[in-house]
Amino acid sequence: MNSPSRDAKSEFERIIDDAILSAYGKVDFERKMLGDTIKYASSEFGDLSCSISFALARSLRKDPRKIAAEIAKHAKAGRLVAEIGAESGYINARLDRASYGSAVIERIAAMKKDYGRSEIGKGHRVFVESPSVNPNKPWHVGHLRNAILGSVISNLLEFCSYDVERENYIDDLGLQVAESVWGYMHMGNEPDKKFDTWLGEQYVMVNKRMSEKAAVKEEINHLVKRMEAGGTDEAKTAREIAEKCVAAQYETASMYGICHDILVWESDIVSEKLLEKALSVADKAGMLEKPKEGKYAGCVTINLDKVKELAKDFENPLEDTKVLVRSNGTATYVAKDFAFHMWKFGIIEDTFKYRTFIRKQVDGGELRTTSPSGERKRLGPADSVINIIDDRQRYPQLILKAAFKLLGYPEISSSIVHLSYGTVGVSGGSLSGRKGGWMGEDGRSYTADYLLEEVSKKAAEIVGNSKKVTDTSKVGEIARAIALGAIKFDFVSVAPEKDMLFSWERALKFEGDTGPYCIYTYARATRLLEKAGPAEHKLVEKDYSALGAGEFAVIKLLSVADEMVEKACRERRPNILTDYLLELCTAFSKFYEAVPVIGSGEAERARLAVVSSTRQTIGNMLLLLGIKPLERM
RNA sequence: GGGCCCGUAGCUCAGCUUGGAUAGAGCAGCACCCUUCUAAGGUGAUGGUCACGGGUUCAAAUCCCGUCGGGCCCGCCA
Repeated sequence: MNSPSRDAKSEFERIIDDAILSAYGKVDFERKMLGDTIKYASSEFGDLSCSISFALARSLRKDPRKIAAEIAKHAKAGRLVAEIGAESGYINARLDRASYGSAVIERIAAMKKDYGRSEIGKGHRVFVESPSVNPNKPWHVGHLRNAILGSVISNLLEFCSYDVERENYIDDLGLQVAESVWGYMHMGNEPDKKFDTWLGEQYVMVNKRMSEKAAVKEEINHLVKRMEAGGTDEAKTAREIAEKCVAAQYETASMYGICHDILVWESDIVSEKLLEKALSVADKAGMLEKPKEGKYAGCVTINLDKVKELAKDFENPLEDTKVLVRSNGTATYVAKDFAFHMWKFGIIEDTFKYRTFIRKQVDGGELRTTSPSGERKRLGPADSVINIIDDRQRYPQLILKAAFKLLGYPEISSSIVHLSYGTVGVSGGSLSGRKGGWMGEDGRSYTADYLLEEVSKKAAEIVGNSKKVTDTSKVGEIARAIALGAIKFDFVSVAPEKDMLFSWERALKFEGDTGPYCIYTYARATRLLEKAGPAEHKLVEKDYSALGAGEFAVIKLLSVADEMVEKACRERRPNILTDYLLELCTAFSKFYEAVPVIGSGEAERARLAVVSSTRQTIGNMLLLLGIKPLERM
């Protein structure tokens, strides 16, 4: 079934094209341009508007207002597009409410859960990497922004028929983890709280001690080497601790309804010798330099001078040489990431062993992990990857793309997408893991756990007072869902590139442009349909001639759901979805408040169909955002 | 030295990629609307030099150049 919205736009385009022909004969203008000049108009002017007259003004040597009027005069109404007029240079059209309305509602009734879906990603495999938090601390609100973005982007991609692998990279060999492991082995403290939180607090203490005592620093540096060597006791202990920490982090993820498909551990990358394989591939391609003298003597490097055209960042950097392998033989972060991406794109064969990490996540899916022992399986290759990493890593991500260009894979280079997002700050400080900024003060921390706890508490107060929630045993569950809706919606609704300042006032807001408002709208629609009776809203009405302006405003918005989904997916801006959802909810609320539905006589059945379609669409959009629609609140 | 992101109402933010009609929401504040489908809502009024200066265009918040503010990046750290 075709989209009425797209049908209407192309019908309008055809009508205007014909009208131009009959008014002026053959006119020299770009046919493609016509479609671009057609937009949805604010309803005082009509439903659709076209600004082609301005473009034609030059070649026709006429006033655009005159042109618009002449085109409108020659235009013949179609099946969906009726009433064509002209005003101040624009050609405006009204849609035929009955035929457009029935087309939209029938489509939603037929597609149900699939309404809004798109096929643009069919046959395309994409890896989404997120949130890749170090396994030595709990998720804080900054990590949460990443995890939520990753989750919504993945949902969007799936809804657009992409084959999505949700991947979480775990760097268990870094200095950070080593510090935590050192603390675990030497500080003699017993975990007395959730393991990730406890470990994160250890880390802060160890870091302080390390900066005070050189001997500690040395021990930790030694520990890093022992961990990287693999097979050592230290390596085993480190992995055990890190796994325990990741398991704790996934308790958080699970509460937030955030799920992944695969964990990839740095220590497994090392033991599978991905780096050596990658360097050998790179060496064969002739992209590596091995200076014998000078500043980089004994290193393996690449030269960014050759990829200047890739980004302005490379034009005049302080240094155009990038080290992959240090003179002491260890690899840099960029080298590791390069190797990892060769694996993602299948340049290096997948020799990882996999086992189950979590049997069943909240979405029902299994979370697997790379592991020293387990089953072989091929995950790749990816057609493209989306790395959700904050803006500060823009430069290394560019180097990664540059490396593939140098390797001779320009198409891979352009298939690596860095979805860069702004940092989350807290007033008067940063969320530094090292210094413990995430721990907050006065008992209020910035962990994702604490955030959810606090927001749930406030939600529970409100739900507890709700006359609509009569089953008190459900209060906790409903409050939790509302809290999640509030938090997720808030994070997603800010454009990714913007920095955010976390504030409790903002986090605890349930009114206005918020997730709870959207859930509330859904609940209202649900109850209305319940009261109307079980059979009523299942009917698709044949006659929509009774639709008023309020209902039709809703229908117009309903009709563009798939276009909004596609746009949000293509541009990787999930806030397009929250904007759309708010607009839809607002239009519905206005309609809901303005006219009665039940007992409205002639109009009742058509209005119920609008309510039912809206409920379905709001529900679909909420699920895409990872928010649970509630029947009651 | 070079690069990136941000600057829109008192506050928090959409809109900018693809230029179009009087620049949109929410919050705060003001005035209203619950014996009537959930008031977490709706209505009305108020609130803007779209940081600033140029340019392109019939048309600029949107594109280009420059300036000023704020944040970030350019390591044999991770």
